[in-house]
Amino acid sequence: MFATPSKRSGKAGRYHHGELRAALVDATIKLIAEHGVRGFSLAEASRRVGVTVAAPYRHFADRDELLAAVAVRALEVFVAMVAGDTTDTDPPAQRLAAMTRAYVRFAAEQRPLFETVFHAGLDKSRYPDLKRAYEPVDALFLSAVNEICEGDAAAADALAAVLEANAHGHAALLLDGEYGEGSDAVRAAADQAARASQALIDGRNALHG
Amino acid sequence: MFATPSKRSGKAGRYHHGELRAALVDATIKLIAEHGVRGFSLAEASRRVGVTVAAPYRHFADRDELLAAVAVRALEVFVAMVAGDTTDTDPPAQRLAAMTRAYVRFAAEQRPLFETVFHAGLDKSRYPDLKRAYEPVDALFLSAVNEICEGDAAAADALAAVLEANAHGHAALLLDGEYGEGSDAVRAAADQAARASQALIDGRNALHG
DNA sequence: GTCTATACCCGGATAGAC
DNA sequence: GTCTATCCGGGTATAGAC
Repeated sequence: MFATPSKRSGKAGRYHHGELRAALVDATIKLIAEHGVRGFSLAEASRRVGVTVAAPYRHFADRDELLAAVAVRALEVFVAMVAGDTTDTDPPAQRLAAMTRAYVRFAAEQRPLFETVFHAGLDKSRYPDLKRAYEPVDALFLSAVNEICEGDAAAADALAAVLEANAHGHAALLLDGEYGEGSDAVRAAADQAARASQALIDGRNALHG
Repeated sequence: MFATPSKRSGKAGRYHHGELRAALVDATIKLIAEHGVRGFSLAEASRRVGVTVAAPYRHFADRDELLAAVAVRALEVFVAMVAGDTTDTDPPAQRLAAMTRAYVRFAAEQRPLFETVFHAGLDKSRYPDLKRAYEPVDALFLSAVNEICEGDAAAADALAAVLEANAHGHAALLLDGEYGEGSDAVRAAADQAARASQALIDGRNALHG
């Protein structure tokens, strides 16, 4: 249509060769940040990177496979954030509160990543990498909880599960706007979630059914 | 294309006149049940009902307005379910456990409705009906919690908020497959959420920040 | 490993007839 | 209040050239 259509046409056409896979993952993250998971399309990601819509199919079987790759990277960031805020010397309850806070903050500060993991509707049985990438989260909670429920593995499992559900619930409702918008809302939700984690620890005797 | 294309062509073409709005809401719910919120389209809903794609625009300004109508109906069912499982004579902690259970069961048994409310990405400022339709949920939790935190309104607000987040977290993780699939998973998630609500009540002293 | 080109299907939305 | 017809845009995916 146009004369000499450069392969670098478009503002973001800085991609050259050899890293298309990674470049697509990056572009997808930005795309989801702007238009949400629903608004993502393989076609637009291709345009952003500066390749044609056919190129991605050398690296991903289909659209969902790219989304799954994004979700795996998202979980790496998630795990780093949940793990990073704590030091092993802190008492376990304090570490769990910090992890809960980090969980909620991740949802707010990395909303596109959070949504890709939890709202993209990816078939987990099709992407076992996804399940594996989530396991460290369980492990982190369990490790701290085990110091509280010494010896009682069943009690530890139960407590860890409700602590994760507590963090997740606060994160989800925060993104849904239940706590308002802005950084005040994030702080409020994170604080409340952290306090709730302490309440769950204190009241953990009620978890035995 | 075909001779005498009846206005009732198609398997589901039982719609006649005068209730297109309601018929579209019904069809949308079924559609979301089959293809998820993401897979919904106004066009297919129209086909199901047996009208052309133009007809809905007499009743809804656009696609999102139909989704919002579905969400409002969903919240009515939600409220009925959360309220319905309790009797006022039960002690408040028991009612809160039942409400929590109902919250989780609603997510599982009415998954399309739950997803429409929480995952459709509707702009709540554009649909004030949505916010209003959710208020009874808060009111139900608060009413039971007030019997526990007699007099202390701030404590009641905090406890109600974490109880709702607890229920929501379990519901969301259940739909995400964290508790497995099937009715066993639903029961497990609901039981765990109910026990966690008791733990939160027992440990509520930690909620004061 | 990427491009060109294309086939194919779908959705949202509107104008104008009835 | 619904239909017919249509415009317009967009996405997925593939074949074949380079």
